[in-house]
Amino acid sequence: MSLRHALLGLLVDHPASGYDLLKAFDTSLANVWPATQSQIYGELTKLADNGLIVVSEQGPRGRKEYTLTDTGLAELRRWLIETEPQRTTRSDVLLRVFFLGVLTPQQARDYLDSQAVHAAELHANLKALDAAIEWDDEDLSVYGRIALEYGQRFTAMQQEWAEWARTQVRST
Amino acid sequence: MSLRHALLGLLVDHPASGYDLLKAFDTSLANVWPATQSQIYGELTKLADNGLIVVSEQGPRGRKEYTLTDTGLAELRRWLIETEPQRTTRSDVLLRVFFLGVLTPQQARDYLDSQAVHAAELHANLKALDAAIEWDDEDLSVYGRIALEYGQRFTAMQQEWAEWARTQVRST
DNA sequence: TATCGACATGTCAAGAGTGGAAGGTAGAGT
DNA sequence: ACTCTACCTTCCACTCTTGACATGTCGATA
Repeated sequence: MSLRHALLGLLVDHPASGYDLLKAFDTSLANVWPATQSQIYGELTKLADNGLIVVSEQGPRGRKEYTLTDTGLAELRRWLIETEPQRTTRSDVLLRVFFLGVLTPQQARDYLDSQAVHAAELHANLKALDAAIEWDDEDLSVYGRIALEYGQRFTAMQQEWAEWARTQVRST
Repeated sequence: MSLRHALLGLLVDHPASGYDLLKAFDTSLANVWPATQSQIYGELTKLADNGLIVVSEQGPRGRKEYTLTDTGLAELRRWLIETEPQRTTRSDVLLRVFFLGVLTPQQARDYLDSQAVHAAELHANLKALDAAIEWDDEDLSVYGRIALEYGQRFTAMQQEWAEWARTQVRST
């Protein structure tokens, strides 16, 4: 149900069309809350039906620009303050670790190596992104920065873990 | 679909009923791949239909014990070796960070504090679990240990990050 | 012997997420 | 004038996930 609020959140700063939001998801939110086109358009319609957003402008090519309403902003705040974030995470990467015993030690090590490499790549990407952005004191920057820092710490942790884990697999 | 393979993985060591597997999910796999009862029973039926598992014994109270077939084990191995883990993660906790700008700095700090506390609790739980288990050299132990280590590193990272993040929010 | 808690499975509705097809317009460049 | 690309939305079919309800049995114990 977070998709709903993610859309509201993106509409806080400025009105946007489904297409704009789709791009926003593909770029900034891709690593945190991926969403597909079908999902976004559908959810926007529902949000508009419920009065949390309104069509503020119709553009060329059937473009509909949505603007957040006061109700919508209130709902976003309510969500942030009153509801607990869902902490159920699913990790395919980690699930597989439980079953590495059915493979040979070499195959298990290969798997862990591959995870280490992948984490290293992600980490490098995020680091480059961090360096490329000019951070100022705007709210968006502060919180964007905090989120990016999370990503960097997370990928670093994953890499270190995978490299350590590799050494734990007996070398038979 | 990882649930399918999670079930196959759990059946490697010994036959089990839906009920047994449900408990296994609630305990060991809960943090990695949560699943509900409806999902598990449904999936077991499908797996049996496809010959990846068979009903090896019928017990009291309609209990059906499933055993992994050779086909099932082969499929598990194929999944581990040939398919890439899906890395799309959704984090409600992090999503909210992007939108903390609509709250007051105090509210934002409260949110981050609360995440730090929560991470600390999880970390303490995992540490206690680690201490309570007698680890030996069995495969299951080795990989269980590796997974648990991931959890400990992850929660520690989250706590440190949230505490750091808290200091980044301007104190207006 | 009655009953209660743990054991055990099945089903259903609704929501969330995936992937793709289909349909169409505006504008920029050749 | 033409075509191509980017823009923009809607709809559909499917799978996955959640939560709840329904149904019943075994075994211990009061």
